[in-house]
Amino acid sequence: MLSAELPQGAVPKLERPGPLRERVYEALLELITSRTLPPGQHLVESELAGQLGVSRQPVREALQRLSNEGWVDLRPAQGAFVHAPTDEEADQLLTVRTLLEAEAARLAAANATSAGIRELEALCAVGEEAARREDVETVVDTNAAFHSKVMELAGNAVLAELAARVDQRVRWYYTPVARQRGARSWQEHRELIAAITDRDEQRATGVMRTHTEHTRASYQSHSWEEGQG
Amino acid sequence: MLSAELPQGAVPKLERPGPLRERVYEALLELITSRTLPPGQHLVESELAGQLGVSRQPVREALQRLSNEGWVDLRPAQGAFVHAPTDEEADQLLTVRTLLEAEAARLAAANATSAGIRELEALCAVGEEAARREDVETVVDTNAAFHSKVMELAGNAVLAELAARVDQRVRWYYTPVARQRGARSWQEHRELIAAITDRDEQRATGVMRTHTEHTRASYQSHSWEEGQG
DNA sequence: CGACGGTAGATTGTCTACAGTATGTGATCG
DNA sequence: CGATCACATACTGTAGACAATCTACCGTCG
Repeated sequence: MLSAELPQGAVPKLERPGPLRERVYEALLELITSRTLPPGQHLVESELAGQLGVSRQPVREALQRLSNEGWVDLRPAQGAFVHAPTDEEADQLLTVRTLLEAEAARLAAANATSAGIRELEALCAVGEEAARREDVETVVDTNAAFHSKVMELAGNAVLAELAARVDQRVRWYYTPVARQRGARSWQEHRELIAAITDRDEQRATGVMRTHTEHTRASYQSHSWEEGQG
Repeated sequence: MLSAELPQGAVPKLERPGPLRERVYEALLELITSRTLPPGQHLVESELAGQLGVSRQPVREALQRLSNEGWVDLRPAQGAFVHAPTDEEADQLLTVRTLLEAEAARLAAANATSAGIRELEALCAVGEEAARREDVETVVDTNAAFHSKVMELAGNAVLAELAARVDQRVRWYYTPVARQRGARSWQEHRELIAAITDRDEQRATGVMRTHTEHTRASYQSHSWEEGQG
């Protein structure tokens, strides 16, 4: 028992450096998602180690984690290569994403609290406002936050983790197409909130499915345009 | 170009030992799923290294992969502990499993070839026969093969990989309850085959959903009995 | 008698060194 | 001139060693 009850979050947690492999992992993931390291790039352990100022071991461990999560391919006795997704794989990822998001919407309809719904509405307002200002960065961030919130309201941590991984991969593959679906997307978000508020699992699933399929269509049409170059 | 066309599979692939971390990973996974290493067990790198006759490094790498896949918890500067799932987590895993299997059934209905359907029927026959003989091991293996085949026919590698991971975790958590749903389960498999043959995605989804939910109910009722001890 | 501080043991995190293997290049032979 | 073989190179795979950190126990003080 503590002698004094501390206010929640009062302790600054005093920034621990944390394991090196973690920081290396994050650094490499940033380099990959930002396309500084393009798909197919050969990643040499000693080079990365030198550039990051650490030994090879943390780099190895980070690379293996990246391999497990599908960011790099680890060919035996040859090294790590940034994964180059095929169109087929990208399509499969989108299918799975749709599936997971739709289920999250269903569970959110079943479990969401009214406080959670208010948070969704708040995010929606922010997103709509940013869309009006054509503030792309805020739109993208808020969109991610909205979907993340729906996932949180679903209350299924396993589902959330899978979805997070799949989402990040999808975003990576389609980042070259700087998509922007404007106001229509947020209108669909509003419909989703309505379905969740009504506790209508079927409708929530359907709305989310339609929504992510629209996003898919948007992605792929842009992808085709890019593909011509 | 090769001077002589070799018959497919004629080359024995001359058993490569493969990376040590891989073999260590498989060994540890076997020890965990077989409950030789019980949940909560503290895994000490140097001990495992000694017992397996290798250095600490391959053990470390295997442990980190196991951590990424949810088999062990890796507490910083303290070591690895076999993951101890909560009832809530197990339930969430079952939910996700149902979702993934149902989608696989839908895709299989959309994409299965008639050859694939015949393979499903063959597996079904084997399973039914084993069920009659009350050959539990064969029943379990064939059941896994059946679901794996459905997943293969779905033709979505991303989905298949996620499902494989989730399935293995589910089986691990519920292995203490040696379940056995007998003939009823195979009847449901037959219904699934019929739906796939008819290319009826809706029905295939529904049948698989019902099927896995039955399995869930079976699991949980046994789990409750166990829980009394 | 309870709480605090110090010390010892053990374990992880990281670095360096060595061995094994695949790749690319150049010389040699048909 | 083309193909093949041998060599050199570079990188990964593994092992061993050192430093940092956490846990547990014990003695001491209030």
